[in-house]
Amino acid sequence: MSLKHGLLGLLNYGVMSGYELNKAFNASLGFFWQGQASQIYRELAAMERSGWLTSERVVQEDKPSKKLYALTEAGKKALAEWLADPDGGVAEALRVRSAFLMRVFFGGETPPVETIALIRAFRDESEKALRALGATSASVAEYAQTVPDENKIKYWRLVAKFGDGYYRAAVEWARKALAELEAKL
Amino acid sequence: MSLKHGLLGLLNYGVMSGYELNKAFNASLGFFWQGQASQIYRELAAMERSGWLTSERVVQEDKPSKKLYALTEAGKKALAEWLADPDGGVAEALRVRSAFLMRVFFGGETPPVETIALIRAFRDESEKALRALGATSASVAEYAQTVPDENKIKYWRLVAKFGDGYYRAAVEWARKALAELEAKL
DNA sequence: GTACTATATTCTACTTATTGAATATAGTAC
DNA sequence: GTACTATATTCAATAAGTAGAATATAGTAC
Repeated sequence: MSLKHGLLGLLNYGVMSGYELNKAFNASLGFFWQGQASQIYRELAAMERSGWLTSERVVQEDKPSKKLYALTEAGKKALAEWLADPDGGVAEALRVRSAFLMRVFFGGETPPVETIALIRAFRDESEKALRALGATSASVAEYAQTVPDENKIKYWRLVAKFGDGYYRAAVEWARKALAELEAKL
Repeated sequence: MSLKHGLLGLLNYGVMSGYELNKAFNASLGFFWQGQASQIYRELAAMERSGWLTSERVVQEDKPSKKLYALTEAGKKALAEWLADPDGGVAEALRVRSAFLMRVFFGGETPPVETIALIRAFRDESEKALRALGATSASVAEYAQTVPDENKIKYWRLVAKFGDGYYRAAVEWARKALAELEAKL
């Protein structure tokens, strides 16, 4: 489970509330890990019980009170151990889990137009995702100019490039698949 | 949840036991959906309770008895509805969930050699997956010659091509990432 | 004053997935 | 006869994720 480690990694940059963590998570790690806000709060509570975090209630004047979480030594150790794991979820990273591909697999059981419509929707979504990622990369590049911590940003860019390659492969696949299926209509 | 629909789709080709379904599932749908044998048995029991399947105990002479599952009318209807769903998990299909990418994201927190080792392992796994998929495609091509149900096989090939594109993108990304990181050592 | 948005957190119910052990029969290899 | 593999199914414990409601404060728009 990596939601906890993502949260540890973000808290390593500084103290944050659950609400802030949720936003930071979606903005940075959201491309390759998604979590409901409720799950993030739940994990934070569990990690505090495990002694990885401490929390401090902060009363605000113009907004509701918030709970700031901070890493403990045990939390830093847990993060360091996860970072040092030589396996690092490599095998799992190649696994695809896609109801969409399962649907395409059974395409022979439906009229071709239905599968074509589905792949068109997939192509459109892939193109949208590619454009959205371009916007994210642009904001990273902008951020890189103001806070030139090249050591961190280098890896952020690598992850964004993975997304770029993945979405491009998806778009290309969908276009070829459609060309093939539409030709036989 | 698509484990059930994958099982429905396979049972639509003919009656099978949980054991046979498990093997058939891994051999065909295994690329884009993975399930433990125990979960497959559990789903089958749940689907029988839902009235989608019936089961019949078959005593075998040289092997333990098995339970053959068959689609009911309600099961066929459930499969047809899933196949006809115009959404078909398209948005979900673009979602990436990867602890590996999260680890790369935080690469700046560790010595570069560790992240390099991790990406090398990823590259090796991706190349292995690409070769394994080539073997699968070859067996599909072979199968296509003996049972030329071109209508079904067309879609199987499409799914395999998606895997091919995905793994190629992964290998290419890893190679470029390594070239970049290794140059700065 | 009504609706809406943003901030901030908690909780419940449910579903889905992982892990591994337990149980049982029969054939093959050494 | 011992170990191993293949066939075949079941169960229990746990972990993780989904979905959405509930609660509360404060600012903005109309």
